[in-house]
Amino acid sequence: MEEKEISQAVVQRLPRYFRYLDELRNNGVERISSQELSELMKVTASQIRQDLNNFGGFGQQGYGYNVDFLYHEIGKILGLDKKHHFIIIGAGNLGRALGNYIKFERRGFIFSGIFDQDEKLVGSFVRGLPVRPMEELERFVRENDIDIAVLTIPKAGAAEVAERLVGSGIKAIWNFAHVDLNVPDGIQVENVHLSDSLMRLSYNINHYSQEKT
Amino acid sequence: MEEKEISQAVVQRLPRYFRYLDELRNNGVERISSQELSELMKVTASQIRQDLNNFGGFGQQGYGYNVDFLYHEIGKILGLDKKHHFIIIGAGNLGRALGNYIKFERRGFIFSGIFDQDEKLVGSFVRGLPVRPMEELERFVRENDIDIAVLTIPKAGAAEVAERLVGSGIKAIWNFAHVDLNVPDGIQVENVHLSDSLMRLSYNINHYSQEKT
DNA sequence: TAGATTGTTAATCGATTAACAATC
DNA sequence: TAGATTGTTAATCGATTAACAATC
Repeated sequence: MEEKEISQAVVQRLPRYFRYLDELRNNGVERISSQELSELMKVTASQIRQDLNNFGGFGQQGYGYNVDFLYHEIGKILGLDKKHHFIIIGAGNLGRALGNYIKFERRGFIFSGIFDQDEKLVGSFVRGLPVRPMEELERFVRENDIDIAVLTIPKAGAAEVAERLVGSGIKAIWNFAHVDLNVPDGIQVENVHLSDSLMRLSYNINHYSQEKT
Repeated sequence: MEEKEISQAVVQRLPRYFRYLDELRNNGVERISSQELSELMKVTASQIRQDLNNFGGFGQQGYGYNVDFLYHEIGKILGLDKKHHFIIIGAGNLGRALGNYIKFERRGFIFSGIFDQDEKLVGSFVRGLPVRPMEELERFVRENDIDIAVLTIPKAGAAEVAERLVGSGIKAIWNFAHVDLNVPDGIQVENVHLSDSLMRLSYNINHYSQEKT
């Protein structure tokens, strides 16, 4: 499918370029050089040019890059020109918060369903959608062309649910459970381990903070 | 303050070691070799030994590592033996979800306050704590020895709030706003850009998913 | 055209892996 | 002691930065 393997270090940075270009564009900036963008983003101009040239020559010598054009190109590279349907497994606080997050829709991510094993939650609504019982999971995924499952359940149940999702043909899992999932090749997993993130913050506080006098 | 600069690549991995050691320990495993751990975590044994030796010799030749001892040592390195008080700025869905997240307490992160600029939210409660108006921010941070501010507000207000936090002597910001913050050296920032994460997932779906036949 | 800035090759830097002597 | 496995040095690999020819 792909001509060249792009390193995940580059993929990691793409959304950040997208974010800055969106901002520039909203501010009516028409063109930008790698030098100017590098100052804004605090990275090297070299890195910007290298990163972009993984996907093609989007700039023009002597001119720089057209902001709007580059914005749309990166959007396409990220697959944001396509719609992605997602469901949320786990209607707890975090699951409901993500379901209510309307900004995802603007990037083509469509909130299509939410599930929970707790009978007391089943039937309640999150942004207009009913919380469904876990028994309906496989069928729902198949019949509604779901691409992404958002896992906001305790780690104990995560492995089993992941397996069921893979069995129903899900393409990707956005994993908020505090455990690493084991899925077959070709199924994409993106982890958001919040407590790992908080621990890193703790490390940096304890090792790099200026002591107050 | 520090003897040696530890690369952020290593810091990034520390919480994951901590997570696996916790698991092993809960399963009653007493000792483990870098080889065994490497198979479990799917990294090289070399990397594990290199990473750990940044902080000292925790193992013993011919034996391996004592799980419980290593767990506690990494905990100390991460600063989890100390208490950290945090406040949440932004009592929307995400802010409230994080406030209700009791697991953080187990690692020494104490939910100490929550703020919002919306008058309608002020006075409502999140896990027993009242939502406070933004005017009280600086004073509260100073008087309650707050280390960490969790930013769950729209990007428009983020820069201003960050500045106020820095002015009140906050040590660290856990940033969920979709914008990069500009803070002085010595103030730690850990970003959780959820939409960036979702876009990476989208990229990988579109570039690496097995096509279904 | 001359000046600016890209696209791309080459050089450097840092992180990962391999290897092995030290040692429990 | 012999076997196992660490701690650590050396080799490799990949990512970042610098440099510059191509070209708008």
